[in-house]
Amino acid sequence: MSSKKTTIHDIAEKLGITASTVSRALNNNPRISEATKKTVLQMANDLNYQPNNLAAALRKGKSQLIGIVVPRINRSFFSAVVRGIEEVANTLDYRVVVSQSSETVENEIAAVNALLNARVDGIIASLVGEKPEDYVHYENVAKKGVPLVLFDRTTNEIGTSQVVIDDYLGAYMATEHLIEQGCKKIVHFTHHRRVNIYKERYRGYFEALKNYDIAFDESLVCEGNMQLEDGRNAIEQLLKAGKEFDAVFSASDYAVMGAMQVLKEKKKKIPEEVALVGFSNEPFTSFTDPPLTTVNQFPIEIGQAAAELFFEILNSKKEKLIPQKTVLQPELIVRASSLKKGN
Amino acid sequence: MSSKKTTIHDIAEKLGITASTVSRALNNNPRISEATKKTVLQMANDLNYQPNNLAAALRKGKSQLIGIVVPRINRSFFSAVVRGIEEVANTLDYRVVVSQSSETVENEIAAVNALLNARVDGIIASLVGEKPEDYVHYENVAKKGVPLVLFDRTTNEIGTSQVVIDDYLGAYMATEHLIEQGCKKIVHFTHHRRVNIYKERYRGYFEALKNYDIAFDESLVCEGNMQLEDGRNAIEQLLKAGKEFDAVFSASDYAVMGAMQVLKEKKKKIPEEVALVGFSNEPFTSFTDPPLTTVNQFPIEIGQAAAELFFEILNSKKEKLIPQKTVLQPELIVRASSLKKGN
DNA sequence: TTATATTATGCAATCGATTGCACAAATTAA
DNA sequence: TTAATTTGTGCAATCGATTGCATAATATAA
Repeated sequence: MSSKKTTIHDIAEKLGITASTVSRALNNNPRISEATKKTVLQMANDLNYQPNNLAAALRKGKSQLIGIVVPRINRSFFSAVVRGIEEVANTLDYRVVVSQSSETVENEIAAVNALLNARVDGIIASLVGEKPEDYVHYENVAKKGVPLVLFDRTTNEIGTSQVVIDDYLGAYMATEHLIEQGCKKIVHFTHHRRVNIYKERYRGYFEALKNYDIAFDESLVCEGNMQLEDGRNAIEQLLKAGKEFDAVFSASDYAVMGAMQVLKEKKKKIPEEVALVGFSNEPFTSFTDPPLTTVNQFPIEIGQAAAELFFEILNSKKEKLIPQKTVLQPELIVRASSLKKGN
Repeated sequence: MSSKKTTIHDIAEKLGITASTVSRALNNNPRISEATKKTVLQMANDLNYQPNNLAAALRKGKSQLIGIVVPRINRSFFSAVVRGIEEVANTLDYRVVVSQSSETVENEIAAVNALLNARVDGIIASLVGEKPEDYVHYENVAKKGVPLVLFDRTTNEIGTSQVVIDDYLGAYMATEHLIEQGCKKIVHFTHHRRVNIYKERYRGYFEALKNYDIAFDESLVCEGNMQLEDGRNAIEQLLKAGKEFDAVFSASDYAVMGAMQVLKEKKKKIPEEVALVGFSNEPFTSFTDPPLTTVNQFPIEIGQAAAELFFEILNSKKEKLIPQKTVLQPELIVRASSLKKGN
């Protein structure tokens, strides 16, 4: 059954030529005559030859593999980014090796190390850590000269290329939209940890209020872990405290879903009494009742952009390449949860 | 900056020993003295040694890579399966290389070929094709002695191990549940193509009706592509035709969402007038209004089971291993869309 | 016709780690 | 004290493809 795998040497022997010639013929080297190429190709086919990339990779020092590290692959945002990366990689004959950090720095370090052992030609990742000491392994990657591109959760501390969306703009558009709908007391859900992306969204919210001369009320800003339960708790507390508000702009779709649930339980009308806007365009947002206004982050495009930056680095001969930062424009998707009838 | 990468030869030279000894020391070979191991480990650390798996893989004929082929990675079911596989693979020091077939046989063939070139130690895949001629590339994989495990969309035509859920049982439970809620005229949404999984779900529906002595009405079976629009169309047509029905069991969560939308537009009460049950436990099903009763396929567990079967094949010395089939039990998740108040 | 350039192929080293076999040194048995 | 083991390392081939350099064969220029 499983006869020994055929190699270029087998092909060479059958044809009475050397492996070098076979190798060159298969790689379409111009120094090989068309006639030879043809016979080699034919014989390769006849012998059911399957190239061994490991050998080529070892010799060339290039594995044609891209390592990807994400917190978890089964989160819609990340899986979509991976899809984007894979699509681009594919067209350039690259494969992607996917690792999950599961939100712990420890796993992340192990994953990066394993990818380096596998001799990936570079890494595309979204950070889990927040503190500088959580970046050292990535700093080492960059220092070793291994191409590194960060996306979404990035940092400027490591001098490496990044792909992000303009979180500030997305938040600004969302808040502005609520204001245009006539909302004046807008609650904001943000993350209790001061991560870039949430800071930026908070800033967008803040600036929009300011530009429209709406008083900023700190008691309307709720910090939490951005999960459904956090949204529920936040709204329940606001209601219990008798706080008045006519809208919620949440930095997460999950948290705002919690708000929606509580508001519906309390028979508040959405959007008439409270308008809702989330962030991320999670797949479920179009299926809620009412459908949820949210901000599209274009995850597939993020992946594509990351891959493109990656190959730019890879193909640059220069030792020191100036790190690039691709900033994608988010899009406000307006749905019924925030669209007042009158408008 | 990027000094030449250190190899075991560098370590050997520094220590005045040979690379063989270093290799054995690093692999914790019992024939190497503890003292030597210690100094080697120390020196490896000092020189910032990073093992090169490519070289080891080439020599050993094992890459420590598993190839995965899925229609699209950014579909919740598939990304969860990948997560399950990755988790198990990780603990055994394996990495996963993910490829997408994007639902075309052509891409699938290219993906499989690329994975074989990359010398993955085996492949875990979900098929896109339905016709036997669409399997040939996988048959070749199996024939070459490369471990192959199929999941979800599988076939018995290739003598290879598989992981599936008991679709029949899932559908039976769903239908039975509706009957227990007092439903007598149950619509069924199924796929227009006669793929295994949909056939089985149809059968579960059919048998449940039969066992409860409920007349089977073929006009209540709607074929389509299982997307939201198909569900909308199906329900609209049934209503237009004046068909009576008190429940919908859909083989897809998306299609039943379409039904929910139309029913709500027509002011039908869910579940009082029409109870709804979907299939797959898509993440959005818990966020709909009312939340959707559905069948959990345990995708992460499918991935884990597939990985376990994979390693079983890999570690079996026997030339011919009898293909195994792991069948997971689905779970009916009852939510408000089908739960009548009275019960 | 001879010198030069061009074309097509071969030679042999190389990428980095692994491993069967050989062998010296240390230990134990006789 | 000598023979038989055991222990710890070294030697060198190997995995399969690539590639700089040489070289033979052919074509072109002088």
